[in-house]
Amino acid sequence: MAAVTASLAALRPARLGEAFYEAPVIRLARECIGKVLVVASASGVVAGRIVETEAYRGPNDLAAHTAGGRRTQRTEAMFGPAGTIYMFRLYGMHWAFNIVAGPIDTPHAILVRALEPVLGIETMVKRRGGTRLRNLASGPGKVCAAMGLDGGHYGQSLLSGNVFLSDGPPVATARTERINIDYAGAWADKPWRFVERGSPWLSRRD
DNA sequence: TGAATGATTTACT
DNA sequence: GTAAATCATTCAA
Repeated sequence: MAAVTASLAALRPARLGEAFYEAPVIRLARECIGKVLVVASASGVVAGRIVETEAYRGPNDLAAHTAGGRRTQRTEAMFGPAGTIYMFRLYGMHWAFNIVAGPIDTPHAILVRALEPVLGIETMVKRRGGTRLRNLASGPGKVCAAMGLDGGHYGQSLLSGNVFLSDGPPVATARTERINIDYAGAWADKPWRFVERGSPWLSRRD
């Protein structure tokens, strides 16, 4: 762990604070594009620029796990304060990483769907079992596998601890409909997916 | 108590 | 392009 601390000191990352996460969820989803997600663990520090996000705005949004205000053991973290981490399992085999937005008891969250690798790329490749860089973190399940994020991070805060966002230069963004939420009917038409314009690191090409 | 189902990835044709 | 892997959560009964 001493090595991890040394790496973090060398990186000198500026952790984004409470104010950043207090923006409304749709705006926050856009502002997360270009920010750097940093994860420190016993196996080192890894970091990646966020290039793709989706906003989920329960309880009205039928695509959200908190649709209808559904509050269960699984969704509890989404009701926490802005900056809380919400992890959930996809298809019984992958993890997804989400940033909780909105005040306490407002179940909004942002799904991080793709990253541009920045730091600790060797570690990420090893965790992914080897793959082309383009496929390293180009999807929500791949992001978690590469960054070492799993259920152990559920409910943690980005305001303290080993997972946080760091600022980055502004980038040009674009917005599209969200992916794979056909079950949500009309809500699937909402343009609540944000990407860095022209990025080669997305889960889908433009 | 049981059946249906994903905010996906990968391999294969 | 299609299909399999794989399981906690959810809801109905």
